[in-house]
Amino acid sequence: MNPLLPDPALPRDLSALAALQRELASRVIREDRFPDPLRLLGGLDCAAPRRDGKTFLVAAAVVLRAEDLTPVEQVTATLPAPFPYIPGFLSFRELPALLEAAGRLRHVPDLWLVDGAGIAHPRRLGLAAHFGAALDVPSIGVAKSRLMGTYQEPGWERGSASPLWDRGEALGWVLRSRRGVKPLFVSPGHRVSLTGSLLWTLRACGRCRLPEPTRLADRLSKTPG
DNA sequence: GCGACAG
DNA sequence: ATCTTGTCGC
Repeated sequence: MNPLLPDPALPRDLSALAALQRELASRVIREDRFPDPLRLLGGLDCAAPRRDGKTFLVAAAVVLRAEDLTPVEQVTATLPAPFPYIPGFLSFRELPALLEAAGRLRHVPDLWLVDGAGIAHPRRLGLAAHFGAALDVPSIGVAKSRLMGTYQEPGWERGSASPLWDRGEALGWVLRSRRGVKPLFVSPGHRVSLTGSLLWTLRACGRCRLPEPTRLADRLSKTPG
């Protein structure tokens, strides 16, 4: 492709999408509003394999028993990637595939853990928050790296966490899910509080760095069939 | 203008 | 995210 010309596959107007993000973000509920006790946990993630020079998005949705983190169901959905990754606009690229996968599940999770940011986003609407707001379901964003925000390095022990700040607002946590590993960037999505996002993410962590819902979805997205 | 930047 | 060999640790 001619590098001097704009990519026709790119969104027409990013400022319009940004405005939509602000609008949806204003509807995001930052309080715990989900069943207690929690029965089922959902996990979502996407892989982006290239076939014949074209990029596809393989979304994976999994369901686990909250009680013991036992796998209950898992499905996938593959769609053509609409446009390249653009920092701050990831949800417009991956949400369609994630919604398709989530819709194929027979079980309905009480709380979703999504690989990506929650409200710890420039316009407070990361992938997890967008997903939750779109379906009005409880969600938490569990990212493997930082999108934005400042923080102090958390302690070395499992469970050690530091607030993630932006413009004088605590939007999430930098969590050491396992002793000595690279920390996770956790933030509330929809219908989950700041403390709730931290507690439930840590509770969903088994023996690995990533919480089980996200870890299983990640593995499935990279190994469909 | 320059650097940063989920997946 | 993907590309990609060997390598360190439980």
